[in-house]
Amino acid sequence: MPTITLPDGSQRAFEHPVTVAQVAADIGAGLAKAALAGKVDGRLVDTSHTIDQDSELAIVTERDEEGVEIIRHSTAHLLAMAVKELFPEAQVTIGPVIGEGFYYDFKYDRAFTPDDLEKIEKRMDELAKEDFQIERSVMKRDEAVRLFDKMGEEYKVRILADIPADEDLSFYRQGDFIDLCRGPHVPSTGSLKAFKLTKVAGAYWRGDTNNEQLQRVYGTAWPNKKALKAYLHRMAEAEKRDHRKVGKKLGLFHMQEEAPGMVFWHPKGWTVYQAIEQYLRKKLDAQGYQEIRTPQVVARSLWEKSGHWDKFRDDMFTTESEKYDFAIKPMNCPCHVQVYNQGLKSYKDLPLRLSEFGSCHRNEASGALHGLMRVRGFTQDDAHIFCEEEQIQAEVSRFIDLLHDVYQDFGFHDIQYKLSTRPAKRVGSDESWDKSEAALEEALNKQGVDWELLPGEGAFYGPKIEFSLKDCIGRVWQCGTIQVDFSMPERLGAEYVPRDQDRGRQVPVMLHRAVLGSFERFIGILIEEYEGSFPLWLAPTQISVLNITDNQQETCVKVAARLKEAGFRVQADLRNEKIGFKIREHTLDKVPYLAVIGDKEVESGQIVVRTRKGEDLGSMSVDQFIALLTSETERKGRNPTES
RNA sequence: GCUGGUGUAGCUCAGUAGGCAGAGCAACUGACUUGUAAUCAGUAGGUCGGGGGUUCGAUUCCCUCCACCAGCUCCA
Repeated sequence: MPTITLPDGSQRAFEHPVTVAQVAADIGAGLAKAALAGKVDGRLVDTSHTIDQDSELAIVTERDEEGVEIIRHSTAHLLAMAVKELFPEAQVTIGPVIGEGFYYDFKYDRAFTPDDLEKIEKRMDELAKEDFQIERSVMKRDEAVRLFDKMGEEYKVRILADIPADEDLSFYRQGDFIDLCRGPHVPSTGSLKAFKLTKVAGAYWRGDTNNEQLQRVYGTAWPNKKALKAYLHRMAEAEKRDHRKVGKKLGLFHMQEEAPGMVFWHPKGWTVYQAIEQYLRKKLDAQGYQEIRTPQVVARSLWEKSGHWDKFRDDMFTTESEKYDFAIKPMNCPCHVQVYNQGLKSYKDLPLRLSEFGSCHRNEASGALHGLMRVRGFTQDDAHIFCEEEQIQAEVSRFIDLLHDVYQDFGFHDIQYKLSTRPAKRVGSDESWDKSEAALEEALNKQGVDWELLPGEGAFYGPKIEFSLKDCIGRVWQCGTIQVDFSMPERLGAEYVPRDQDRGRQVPVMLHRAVLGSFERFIGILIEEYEGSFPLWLAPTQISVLNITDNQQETCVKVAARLKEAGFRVQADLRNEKIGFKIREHTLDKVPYLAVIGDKEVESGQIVVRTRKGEDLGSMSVDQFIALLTSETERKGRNPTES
């Protein structure tokens, strides 16, 4: 005789066990129609689920995030059903929900074409309209293996083989299509009203390159057509922010065939780059880092000692001279240890923080390259902190503070934090891993941020924290990082004399850390974040001074010179063009401020200021303008209210 | 690296069922001296990504390589 407690605290008593759907109907006809699933004592279930004891129940509808996820999941099944009808030889594998959509992987002897996709989508539409009931059933594993084996679904059989034999498994049937699935699903395919297949791609079975490649079909699904349309519009808008497009339009940089994965920085892009580098140099100096510079081309012997030659030889650019092999450095750390090793260090020198804007080259797989985000030649804002084990946590905390400070100056707030812990193959004692994982975790917790744990994802030499940002279409890119390293200092012979001399020389712990990661990637993200409208402190050109006619040339040149003297990046546009034309050009060029000078301004000694957003700030003196520019520059990417 | 797609003027893109390669913007020249998002007219611009093949003839068809795009894998 279950009593059901609803989210608003109200209770309903039933004489007999009831299904979620029945409870929904008992509450109201509208809700009964809208019900996609139920949440019983926090567990998601189908609307057909029977409740036989006192429970808390929430009816899940398309208005819940969970409801939308269920729609996406059921749409993935609908996709598989359509594919099995149109291409009976195709085998189903897995079809999970991702981000704002879903995908389903199929084994098929050829790739699906864009035409196929259209056909599949059309069939999905028809199947949805037929409104098949989606029915859940339970089977023992061995029974399920027999069923799928008979159906010729090898991959499902393989998935089943990994599940303990005595476990009950749930299956969902809609029409003739049946799939192994945890569920829950919408009650019938009629609930799937707005979806679109977006792309096909190859994907490896179980994500392993040694396995066969499957056909992955991606799609997106929404509760209604309006939401779907809004999503597609949002994606189209987001693509306009693509740093490759914006970078070309604004003339920031280019890349070309002869140097794949390498950047040609143009004057304007390099101005942004330099503004960032100089800013960061000051920040690092204030934090007690000492900047160094190490060689780009280093003999094989050092990479053998560091272990990179063994592990990453194929990913390094190598060269040879007078019978010696060299590698163009893929990272800076071995060189930094060489600097550390010059002169005997004592515990009093620790923590020792060596930084370098280090130019690195990695021979990334051609398919991995992606604009500025994934390149072969890049510069890291790299530094290595040599310290004692007890100092790890303080250094990590200090680093995260610095990273937050910097990210705020750039206007980034949406940061993803990930902590990766010990992998199966690793160096260093368990005790050291215990301590340093705890230190990283503690540092994250102290910041009060949400972070994700990635067990086993750490490097072989130590655990790490990654700080990631999103690009315009939501792809996540790792930027900052801090990694503990128990291995390299020892391999490369770093040591120090501890306070207690009797212990003999000790090996310091090394922390690898980067705030931006690579300048290239960070600037790529920055371009997308601002759609090329850099905040004043970063804008390649900060002010354009525009004359109305030739009469004001001289004044314009003088005003531009004064602004330049005050430390701003100015250009005077004295071309014989209409003012509207010039304003359009400089606005499209995303110059933050336009100073216009006509006869009236020459006479009054003032300028008229307009922003790239089209705001008219009216006339003011050059001094007033400089004051305005100065305060905005100092604020950097922070809102006026942020400290 | 793998799967699929794409590559035409500086940029954005048309086009050729195999027969002299097109537009807009930009560039250049000239006129216009202009008050807040495009003044007008003219000129020039191409080995149709590279190489090979089929053909009387290839930008178009075939092969191959390269680069780029999406995803997968990888990311010290």
